[in-house]
Amino acid sequence: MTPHEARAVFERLLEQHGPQHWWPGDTPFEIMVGAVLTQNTAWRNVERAIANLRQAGLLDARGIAEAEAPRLADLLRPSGYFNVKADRLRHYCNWYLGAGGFEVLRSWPTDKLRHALLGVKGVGPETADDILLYAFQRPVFVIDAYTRRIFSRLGLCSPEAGYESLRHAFEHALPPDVALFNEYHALVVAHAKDICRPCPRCTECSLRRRCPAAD
DNA sequence: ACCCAGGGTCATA
DNA sequence: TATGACCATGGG
Repeated sequence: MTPHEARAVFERLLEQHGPQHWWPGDTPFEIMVGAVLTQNTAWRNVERAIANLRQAGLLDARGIAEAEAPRLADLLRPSGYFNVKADRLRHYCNWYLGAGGFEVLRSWPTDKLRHALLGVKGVGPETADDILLYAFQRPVFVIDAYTRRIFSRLGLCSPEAGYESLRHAFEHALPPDVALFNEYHALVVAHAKDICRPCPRCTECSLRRRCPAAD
């Protein structure tokens, strides 16, 4: 992917969808919670779970870390995978508090912070990069299934491209600009939801993607 | 009834 | 390293 291609797609997306004003969330901590809860989940349902946490007075690291597991899971119910996510949020908050909270973590270099985030159970590459970009304001380009879908259909990457290789492709093609990376990922999501829909499942071969014979 | 949604972990080969 | 099973609610 050339710098020109990366920039041209961004301009097209911005023109088509307009600024997205991400991340939806009031504080860095709320953004982190949202990043975990939105794993494989519609944002609408995440909002309900966050509203539950707020109403229960548990929208802070100590509250979540100290909450009883069944109670926390029940508050998270609308976001799906509620037992798993209760566990993940608790792990995350224990790490967050143990590290010294936002004021301490904010001073860490990006590499160290990313490595530490990936060490938290339940935080994979995309969640870590959401947190780095949107909560810590680091110039890390977030990749997701939508990025791969859109850019492979444009012929700008392989449909099988791995997370890190795609991330590096964008980070080498674009300047390390937090505002740019913020808007870019948000526009990718907007475009995927609106226009770039998933391939229908092939009824002949039952692949979860368009099979080669379909084209 | 089915697929999809702003993924990640774990067991298995 | 690379698949597959699993997690689970809500909307189209």
